[in-house]
Amino acid sequence: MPRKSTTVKADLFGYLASAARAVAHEHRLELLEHLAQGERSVETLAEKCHLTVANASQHLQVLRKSGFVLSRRDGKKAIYRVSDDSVVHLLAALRSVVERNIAEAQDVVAGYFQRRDDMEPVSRKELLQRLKEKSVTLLDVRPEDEFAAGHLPGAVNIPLAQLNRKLASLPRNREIIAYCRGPYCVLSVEAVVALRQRGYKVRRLEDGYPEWKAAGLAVEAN
Amino acid sequence: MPRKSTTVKADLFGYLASAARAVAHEHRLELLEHLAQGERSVETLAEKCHLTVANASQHLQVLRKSGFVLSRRDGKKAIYRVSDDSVVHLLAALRSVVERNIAEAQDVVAGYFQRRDDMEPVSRKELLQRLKEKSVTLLDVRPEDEFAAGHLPGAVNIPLAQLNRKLASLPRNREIIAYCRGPYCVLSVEAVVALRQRGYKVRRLEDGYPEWKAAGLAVEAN
DNA sequence: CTATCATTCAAGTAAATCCTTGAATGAGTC
DNA sequence: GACTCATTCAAGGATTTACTTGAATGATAG
Repeated sequence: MPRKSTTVKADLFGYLASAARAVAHEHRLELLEHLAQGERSVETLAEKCHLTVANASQHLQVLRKSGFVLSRRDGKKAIYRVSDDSVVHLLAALRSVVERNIAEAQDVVAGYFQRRDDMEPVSRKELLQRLKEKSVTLLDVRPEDEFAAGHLPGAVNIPLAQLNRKLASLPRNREIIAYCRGPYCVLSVEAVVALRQRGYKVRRLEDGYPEWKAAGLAVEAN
Repeated sequence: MPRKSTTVKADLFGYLASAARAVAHEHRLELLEHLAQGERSVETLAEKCHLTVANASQHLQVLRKSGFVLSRRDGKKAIYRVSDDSVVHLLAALRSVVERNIAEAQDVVAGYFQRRDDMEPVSRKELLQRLKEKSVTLLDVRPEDEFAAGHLPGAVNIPLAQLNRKLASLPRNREIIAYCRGPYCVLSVEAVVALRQRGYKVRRLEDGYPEWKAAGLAVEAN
């Protein structure tokens, strides 16, 4: 939190800088990615991000003070959630700056996402169209709890870890579109690679559940 | 710049965090606001932001390493510019998070921009419409050098400091729409207040030149 | 009301960031 | 080549940030 200055502009820039500082840390970005899937307790987040509970709690408080997340109490648990879709949009804008202007990051993206998963990723728009004509099977490869908290309409959930065991429910002839937590999440990439080796026709959604939801598109939960 | 880690995701989050760190400082935000008006030398930027030249140079290098700005050499001057429209979009996304989720910032915005300038700000869309029907005079109150580097089509330039002296060129009966560097720039607010006191009919564009340009709308330079 | 569990707080150390100062570099000019 | 100007670099001290540890708080269950 910036201290108040004498001019409006300096004050507002202070808030902007403070907000930027909040996302200027790997762990907090990862916390936000997980929170963007749905609300979570401190302990769960700490586990998913491989942090100590105290450390996660402190990072979450930084995010809260800067307006990125809100918390409520549920029994003895503190449940955090992202405040707003504007948070997801900010992260997208940040990715855009990085992908357009940092050569090394372009190399990483090209080297991993494009090489491992060598194909045109599916845009939200294209997916919407394909869903409308019911010409694809939509596959959510995130863990069950994240799927339960919200997913794309009509998606089948097979967490990546269970993919080999649950192939039966996937069609051989129809195109499959896999998605996960977001553009930098590797779950769907791994799923595409694994399924292609077995002869399935699969592509990957270019971003994930949070971006779909933040774009105002319909979601389901159960 | 983050060091390379073992996983793709950690690498990419490292770049994102690094980019966020770059905008996580008041001075760098102010430098970017000025650069968004057009390219500038280090010395000019240092002056406009009230920084020492060495300090400005260091901040500019942080911005460059993170992909926000590019520089070229012109004689003995180093000229910096923003890399990309994605930079302007990121700043807009940051404002959106702050304005939606930080109560104190809302108070500052409400207390200053809405109270001093008590009216509906004009959106880009509305302005486009009004320009089309030629029903408004468009007033750019930024300094001359910024106007020269680029401005909205058909705008008249009267820098705020010269407003009292150059009233002659402004119409009494027609609505005037004033704009400046961006949504947090106070020049156009001051202009609106001053002109209204003299009986002019004035409103303010809700954002500024950089946002107009980044939205892909036509601009002029001279 | 005591025990337990989840979270937060507080203190301390290690590391990163910021600004200043003065010197070094690079590109023109005389 | 010597001189000037604009920018960058390098070193130092002050401040801020991050993570760990262990203790404190709040809420529930017995």
